[in-house]
Amino acid sequence: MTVSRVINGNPNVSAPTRQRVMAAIQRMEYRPSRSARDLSRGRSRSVTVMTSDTSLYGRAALLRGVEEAARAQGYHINIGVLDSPHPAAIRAAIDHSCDPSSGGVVVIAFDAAGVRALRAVPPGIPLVAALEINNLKDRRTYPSVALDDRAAAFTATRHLLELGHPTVQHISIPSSTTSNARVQGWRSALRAAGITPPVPIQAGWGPRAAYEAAQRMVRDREVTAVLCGNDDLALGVIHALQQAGRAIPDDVSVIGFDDSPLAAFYAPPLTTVRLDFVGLGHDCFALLQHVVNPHSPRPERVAQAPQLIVRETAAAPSRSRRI
Amino acid sequence: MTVSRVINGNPNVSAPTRQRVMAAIQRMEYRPSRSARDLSRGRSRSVTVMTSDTSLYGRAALLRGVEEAARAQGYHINIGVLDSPHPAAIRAAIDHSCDPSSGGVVVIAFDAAGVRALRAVPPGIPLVAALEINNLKDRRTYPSVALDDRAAAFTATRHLLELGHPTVQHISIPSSTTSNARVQGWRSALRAAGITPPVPIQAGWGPRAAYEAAQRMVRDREVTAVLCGNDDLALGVIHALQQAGRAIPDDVSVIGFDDSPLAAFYAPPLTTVRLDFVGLGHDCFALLQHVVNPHSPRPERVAQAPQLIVRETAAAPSRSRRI
DNA sequence: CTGAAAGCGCTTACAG
DNA sequence: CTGAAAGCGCTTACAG
Repeated sequence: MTVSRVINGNPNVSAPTRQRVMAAIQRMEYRPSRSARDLSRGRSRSVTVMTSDTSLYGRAALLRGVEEAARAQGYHINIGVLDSPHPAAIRAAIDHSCDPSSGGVVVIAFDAAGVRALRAVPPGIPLVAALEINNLKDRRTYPSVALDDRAAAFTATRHLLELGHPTVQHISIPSSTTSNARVQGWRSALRAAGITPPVPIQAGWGPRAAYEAAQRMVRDREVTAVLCGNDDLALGVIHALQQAGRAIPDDVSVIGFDDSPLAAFYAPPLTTVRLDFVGLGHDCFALLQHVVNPHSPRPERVAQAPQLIVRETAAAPSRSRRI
Repeated sequence: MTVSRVINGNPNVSAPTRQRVMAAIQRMEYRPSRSARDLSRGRSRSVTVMTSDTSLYGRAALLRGVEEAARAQGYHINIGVLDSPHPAAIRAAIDHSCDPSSGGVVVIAFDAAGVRALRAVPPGIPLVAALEINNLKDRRTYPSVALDDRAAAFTATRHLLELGHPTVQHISIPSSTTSNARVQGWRSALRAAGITPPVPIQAGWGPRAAYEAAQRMVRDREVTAVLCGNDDLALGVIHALQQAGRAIPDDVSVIGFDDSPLAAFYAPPLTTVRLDFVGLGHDCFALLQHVVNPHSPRPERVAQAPQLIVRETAAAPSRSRRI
């Protein structure tokens, strides 16, 4: 009835009737039913974001970004958690999350589970992906956004090289495809300086994995600089290093990735490269709106470029050590 | 039609027709519409969790717990973010999140915004709250779960006292009501030992707030032990302490709260008290199911009791210092 | 065991 | 500017 019009702000309602309707709504504490509205409109005003482990900083920040942007437009956020990269788990997550009348889905494809889920999303539902920048295949296939991790790693590595380190080791996060963008950037900075890249040490996502992966490297007195795949890994590496009696940054320099909220308070405060995941989340949502309504203007990207944040874990190699 | 029966696993379908239906579903990639199902059932199979800042460890872990439990039962999670404790913002969040046909809402009321939202939830929608244990008022009013923060703080404080510290300072997180449960536990441990509690230092939720709040305390050579409202605060306090030239734990002992994933890798590794937020999340969901269906057996609580995790930031006060 | 009918609470043309 | 009608895609009694 007319109620629908006033709730949806349709101008074709006279002031008096609008008043009466509003009053009635107040009085009976009427709340519209979301499912009924969604059903009749054929498309719901909620978007689901599919992601693995939401406690990792990057995912959490990106999720927050899309939530903020979505809420500003009156949209809701569902979360679809990817527990494992196994096909059965992926299918279950897809079945769970991909409603045909969904307002859209954004999948965070920073890891293997994410890209599998992305590729399993059934056609017909609005989709955007947050990708690793070097995932060319999916960038060609899906509307997507990405942060330039590769450039960021390049910059961080060059910073270490310019400080005078003969080479830089790398402890990496897992890759979403064949090769991690951060690994690529690190490698090319080394090559650009005429240095043969050592083999990167593959870790997981958390400090414990890094701590364990770094055990051997940490005893090698030749290593004076290490780039870590994220700030959590850096914490684990620093711990391993300190436990092995090596001082940061006097004996070895460490650089992280992300600039998580805790990084500035590590001991010593972590030199890292800031990644604007929240901005990227805003971009995800804006792009999703654009795919739903292709007539709308193509949204401007708001995510900031990666930025090296110089704090206290990277310094010139000490002379005494190098003798 | 019969399709509905096979999808919902109704046994009154013959094997052959079931086969045919399944085949058809496969062939046309049929996916049921969630909104239609929700509308006809009158209640949706998704629960929304309302919370402020999801990047804080406790909220994130609790959210993950309810997500896990919900997913196991085929439920979806919506998130309703509380940006500010202002009445207008609360109302907006409620309007946004409280659908009359919602499967229920769990509100994380660990702060003022949370308890306001809790109290603003309209009647008629299944509701459970995660509360501070000393929030008696709301515990009486709403089905709720809580972790025993007070006992945890008591234990941690007594640990410090038993180590030989003459007193313990406290840098606290904000309270959800008038007095924070962790503050209460700390205070009563002090009183039980015949010590007059100093005035606690009120900080925010993050390391920066703690760092700033601790500036004055840090220069006071009388302080030898401090209990922090959470692990992030502990990191900020340790940073302030170290910057002021005080060694941990030689000059001052520090204990945190939560046992976040990074705590074991702080330098030094943080002594803290582990809180089972994930388990609490499971309890939230189970209780919500019980609220929806009061005939179901009252669920057992799975959340573990708080547990002191002794690492390396708490030690006996050094004699030299005390002379 | 299977199908036809009504209804969930909205929205969207369509008449007045 | 306002109301009556049909329909969104399911589920739930109700007949066969």
